Amino acid sequence: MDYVNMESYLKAISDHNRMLILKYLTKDSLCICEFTELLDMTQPAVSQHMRKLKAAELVTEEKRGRWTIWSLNVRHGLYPMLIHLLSLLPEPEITVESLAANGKKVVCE
Amino acid sequence: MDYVNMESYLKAISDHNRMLILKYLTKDSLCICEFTELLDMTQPAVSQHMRKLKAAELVTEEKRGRWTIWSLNVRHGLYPMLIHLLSLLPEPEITVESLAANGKKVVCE
DNA sequence: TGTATAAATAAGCAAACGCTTATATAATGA
DNA sequence: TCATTATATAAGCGTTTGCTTATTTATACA
Repeated sequence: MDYVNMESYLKAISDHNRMLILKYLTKDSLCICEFTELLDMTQPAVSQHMRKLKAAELVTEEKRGRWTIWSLNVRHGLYPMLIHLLSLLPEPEITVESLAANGKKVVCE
Repeated sequence: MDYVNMESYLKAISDHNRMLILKYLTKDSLCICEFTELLDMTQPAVSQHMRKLKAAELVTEEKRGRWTIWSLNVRHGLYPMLIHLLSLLPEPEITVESLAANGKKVVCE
């Protein structure tokens, strides 16, 4: 890992909304439309954050019908450190469970 | 540590020049004029980087005559993680020892 | 004193960032 | 086939970033 790679990696996680996204992903794989609810953000804004996280190889995507399911990339060399960093952050107020309660949780069969 | 604090902390280290500065500081306390040699950078550029690192409480400064000696803030809660991150980065090509060899090492008595 | 040196600060600038709105693409299902 | 839904992409905009040059402040020393 050289200085430029490390800079790219750290810049990718140096945003409070992307940290929230990563925090959610430690518990669940989620799609863009769920993040728009969880973060109260527009769809393009979430989409652009995911593109940055993907470019840094922090997340992986899997197409399922019309949804794209995003997951943490557990194979990343700095994954353990990321998990530790995220463990220092509080649980978000809006939970994935509350999504389910409102019928907003996406279930791909 | 909330999301905004973590964002500020990560943004402070998300720069390859500041990572280099921090890497040097893991071995030695140094002053601005030494960093200008080590990083081949102008004095104001280094000074502005130190201001950012200080704002994030990553470094401490001590005035000694006309020099300001900068050190890592070992009391920072994320200091152990920082050390780990820096350990993943290669040793810089220009060393503090080479400064001394060229008579550029500052010695405050 | 006056001069040299170390560092901080200010203003300016190009590039990157995080968002917006508008639009395009692709899959679903009536 | 056509409308709906999920996502991606594009263009634009205000803010931030990392540098530059110029200047100021402060200390050391002949």
